[in-house]
Amino acid sequence: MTARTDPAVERRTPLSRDRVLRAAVELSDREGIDALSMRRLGQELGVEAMSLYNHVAGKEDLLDGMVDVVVGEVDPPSDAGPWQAAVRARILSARRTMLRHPWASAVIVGRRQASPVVMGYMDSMAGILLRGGFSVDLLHHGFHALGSRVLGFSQELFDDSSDLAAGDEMQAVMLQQLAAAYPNITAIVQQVQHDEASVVGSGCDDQAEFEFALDLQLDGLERLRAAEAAR
Amino acid sequence: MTARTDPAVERRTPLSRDRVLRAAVELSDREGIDALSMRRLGQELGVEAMSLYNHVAGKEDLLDGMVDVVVGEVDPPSDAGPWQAAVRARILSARRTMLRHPWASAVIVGRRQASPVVMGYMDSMAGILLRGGFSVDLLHHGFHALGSRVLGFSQELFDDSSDLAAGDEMQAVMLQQLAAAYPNITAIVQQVQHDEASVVGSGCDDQAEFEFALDLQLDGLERLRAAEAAR
DNA sequence: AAGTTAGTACGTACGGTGTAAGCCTGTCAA
DNA sequence: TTGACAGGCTTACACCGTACGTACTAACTT
Repeated sequence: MTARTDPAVERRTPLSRDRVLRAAVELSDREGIDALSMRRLGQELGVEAMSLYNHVAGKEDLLDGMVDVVVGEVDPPSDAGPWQAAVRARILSARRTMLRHPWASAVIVGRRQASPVVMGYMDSMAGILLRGGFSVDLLHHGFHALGSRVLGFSQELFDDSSDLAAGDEMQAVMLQQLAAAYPNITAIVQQVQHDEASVVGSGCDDQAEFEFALDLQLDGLERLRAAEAAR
Repeated sequence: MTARTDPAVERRTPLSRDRVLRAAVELSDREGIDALSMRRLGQELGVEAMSLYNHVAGKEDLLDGMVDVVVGEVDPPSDAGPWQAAVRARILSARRTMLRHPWASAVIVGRRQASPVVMGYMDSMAGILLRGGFSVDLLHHGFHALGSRVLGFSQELFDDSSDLAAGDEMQAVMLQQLAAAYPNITAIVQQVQHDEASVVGSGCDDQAEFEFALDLQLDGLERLRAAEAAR
């Protein structure tokens, strides 16, 4: 069974926590988080499932480690410039990371406790705000207000990427039915489709929407910070 | 095995989609979403797991139905008053609902597509904004900015409810270690603990934080709306 | 050189999951 | 009375995470 035809040559590169985590991230990127099982991951590494338990404590620990790998990919903060620019740049870097690993946001919100790596990320982000003149109190509020946005994702309630991927006629009929049930939302859909009729790809510009929401928050926080400083 | 000692009397009240969904919600409220399996739910209803499949298409459909039940519990919108008050009241009602069903937010964000009930909820919310003078475009942006907040929950990255539930001495030691690793975040924790030294319960006031973030968003949107109207 | 020990991979097994397929029975219309 | 049928039950399957015991390997000790 084992491939040790020539033990000196066909030596299997040994497992390690790092190799396990990387393989898990790579598998999830490629086939989605649902495809990630201990057996499947072992198979991916040419190893039995139980061997993985020598390097991760269990599936929970595996997921924790994967989150750390992903969060570790986010650019470190830059200390120069006003706080808004630094926060903005870092959050947008985080967003790019999350887009590379679409499963990550769901896994992150599913963790019970933030890992040291995530805590470190948060702390450095907090540092930017404090150096930018935030009171501890406002910093605290600000973190709550930003929510998961600090990690580069916003919570979308519906997946508008593939909302209406039918033919034009079909789409018109469906739209009419939709309009009867949800007149207001249909107005949005029609507007978006009209605006981007020339642009390739249906649906709205997620990147622009993310930045809009982010800037709305940052502006609001800056206003509060300035008011606090004036007092 | 079956309890049909007297078929005319011991008749089991028949299943129905509604009864299945209600039992699922009730079980999840009581023992958490992880306790919800088809077998366990059947057991709860005095029925075999496979019998449930006569009323729900599968577990996914079950979860969809449960979301509908929960969203259906949110108060309908009030048409009176300014848009901000109406939106605020509805979102806070949604939040109360989500607090009653702690599993719901995770399930909602896990759904692939919004169900008709959720769509209806969104649509009525959109209606409030449109009647409040929003352009379709700004409405669209606003929904993205609010994110999951429209459904009454914000995405918390860490669970600060039971963060530090150890003894005082232990806590002091841990805090010191924490301070070395995460100086900025520790500042927040200490401030919160100091502020609420007299108040029962550790951690911050989640309700206040939610409202802070919500109002920050609503104020920002109102500012944009007014600017748009002036143009 | 021989013996010991620690680490790591393997194999098996257990109890859980969702659900496909077929059976059995009570209810009701013709 | 008969037939259809809806809605329950039973069995079975493929998968999951992981506890446990075994066996091989490499390094260190004597």
